[in-house]
Amino acid sequence: MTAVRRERILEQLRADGGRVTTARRALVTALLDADEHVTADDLAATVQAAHPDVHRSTIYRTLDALERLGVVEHVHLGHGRAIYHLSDEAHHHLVCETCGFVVEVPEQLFDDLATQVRSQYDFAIHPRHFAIIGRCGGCAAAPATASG
Amino acid sequence: MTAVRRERILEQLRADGGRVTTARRALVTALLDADEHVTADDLAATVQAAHPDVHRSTIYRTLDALERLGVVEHVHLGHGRAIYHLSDEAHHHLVCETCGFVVEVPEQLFDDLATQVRSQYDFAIHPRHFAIIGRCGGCAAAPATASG
DNA sequence: TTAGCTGCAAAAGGTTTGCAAATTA
DNA sequence: TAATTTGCAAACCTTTTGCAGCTAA
Repeated sequence: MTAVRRERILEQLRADGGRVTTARRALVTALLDADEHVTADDLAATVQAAHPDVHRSTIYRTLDALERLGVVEHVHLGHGRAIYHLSDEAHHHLVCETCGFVVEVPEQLFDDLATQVRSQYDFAIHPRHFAIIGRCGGCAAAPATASG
Repeated sequence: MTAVRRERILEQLRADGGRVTTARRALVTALLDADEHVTADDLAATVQAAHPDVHRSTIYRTLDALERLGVVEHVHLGHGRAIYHLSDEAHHHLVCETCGFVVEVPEQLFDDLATQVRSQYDFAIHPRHFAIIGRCGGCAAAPATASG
């Protein structure tokens, strides 16, 4: 079934006038196989395990192409680092500022907030693009250190 | 009145065992005079207008010291860029992904969300540290471009 | 006097870009 | 064939760091 999704994505690239190359095939495969929260670096490592010549810049350019097609999204978790995932796995990220643990929460949790913001501020939030920082239960007693 | 606030902040530095220097005085003044949403670069420019020798690294180190004292906070707006503001002006930031316009909203808007997240996920959100991305009313019709 | 700051230069970390060669459709 | 991608190297941007000299308390 992953194979079908993979072909569908590659076909989207072609339909957009793009080419399907070894590097792109490998990246799409890596995205489909990935756990959540993969960085560009993680993806590069996965791709390079099978295709050592694929350069990081190709990873970034392909991710950019896929993002323009709406296939993937990236989210900033802290500092400069971003994570990438398929758009259909959309959710929000809560990141513990102490231990870095990432909690995924459903989008609907933001529905009320989104409604209020839309009516009061004429602003349509799309809050997936940044993580929400806070403290997980386990760290609630410990002092904060890393945040970004 | 700004002068009083300035002295109070400088005194906090002293109380912490720190020194009050020309660079630090100038930076605190710049923070107090600043509009919202100043970057480290903006602050450096303001400080350097009066004190050309003050180096960017000093700006960062002083901002860091002030942040450890709880006097300022920084928020990530996109890409690597962060903005700084005084802690007592705490609020959330909605950033339009199309035009970059920043809307400030009160913290209380997040109260319900925070309550839900705490009870359902045992996670205490502190959502000021990242901006919320979306689309402002004016750009609602236009296609998205810049996001970060 | 001495702990704490400073400017400088250099590096780090993640991402982007110019280019000529290679490849896809 | 013509347009698109690629690898490489170098650049970019913001932030951090090591260090020796300077300075506030």
